Amino acid sequence: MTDLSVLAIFGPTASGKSDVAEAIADRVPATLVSADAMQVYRGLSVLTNQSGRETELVGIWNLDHEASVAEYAGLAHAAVDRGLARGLLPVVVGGTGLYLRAALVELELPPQPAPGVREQWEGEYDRLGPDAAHELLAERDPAAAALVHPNDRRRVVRALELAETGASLAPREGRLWSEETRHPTMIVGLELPPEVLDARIEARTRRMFEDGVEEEVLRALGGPISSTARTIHGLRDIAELPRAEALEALIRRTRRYAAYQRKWMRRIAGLVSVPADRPAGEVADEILEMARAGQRLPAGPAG
RNA sequence: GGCGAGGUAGCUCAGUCGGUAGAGCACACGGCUGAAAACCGUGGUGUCGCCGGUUCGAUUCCGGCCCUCGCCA
Repeated sequence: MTDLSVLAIFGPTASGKSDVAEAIADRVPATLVSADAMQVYRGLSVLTNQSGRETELVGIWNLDHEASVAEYAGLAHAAVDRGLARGLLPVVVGGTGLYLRAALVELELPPQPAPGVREQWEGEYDRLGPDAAHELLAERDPAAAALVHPNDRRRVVRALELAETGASLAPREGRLWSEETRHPTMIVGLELPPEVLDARIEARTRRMFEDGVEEEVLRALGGPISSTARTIHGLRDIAELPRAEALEALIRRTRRYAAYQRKWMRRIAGLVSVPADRPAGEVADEILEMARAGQRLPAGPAG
């Protein structure tokens, strides 16, 4: 037997995470939980690559909903615990590094800003300029100031709004991925040769257009849309560019995103790489074999 | 065939009154604690079309050639 109770599958976009997760669910009693900051939205299933299979935390919010890791984390913890209570293996399938982490550990995020406070500090930042705003932060919260670059408007503003309430952007202890997971967890990273991944991304993006992304995007843009949903790759390209250029732009964006996810793979403590350039069933078998062997790496700090 | 414009980084282009060159995008690497498909930082990757001439020195000036685009035949 093994002490493993949660399985997490990470990897770049188009690496076949969903297929592998579904193959695992075909083999053992499992519940699939998505860790993807964009698949949480309803109404762009083609553009955000939502699979047909029943997966928790996919399509849960309307496009006008402002997303936040903290809200996602609460829902993810509940979904994982619900699965465990029913005797199922929770399989957390992630594309978004921060969301995967949020699903697996306690984040202890500092509080949300009071209404209007963020806008006020954004105004201050713009009025003072990056350097003066950063100096102001250094006076109020030196530890936080040491962590953020003056040009990082988003984080300087966030640190200032927290300092005002007596909280701090600087973590009390530890850094990303250094804390224990909530449950014994095996984290698997799917690995593919770059050329194979590139080819898959291109093929999948072409298929999106055949599957009607353009109509889907126009429909989505017809209604209210939050600032977080607005950043979904391809939304603007498809709305503003001729088809051929939009296709090209979306392929390029998706490749860049895959590189960003590969960065996350390197940084996730205890992640076990598994070659994934083969049928999903084979990958699933290998992962389950590793899980049965109790080959779980500690969830502590990275080696 | 004639006239005109042009050939510089992976792409689009700037520049050097002669001292071997730099922006944006792309790419690579790093950071990230309630926006993460977001945000921020660092890095220039090059037969300056080819051959010759002038010169201490040519990507730059001169001559020839090749190629691309446009207009006219």
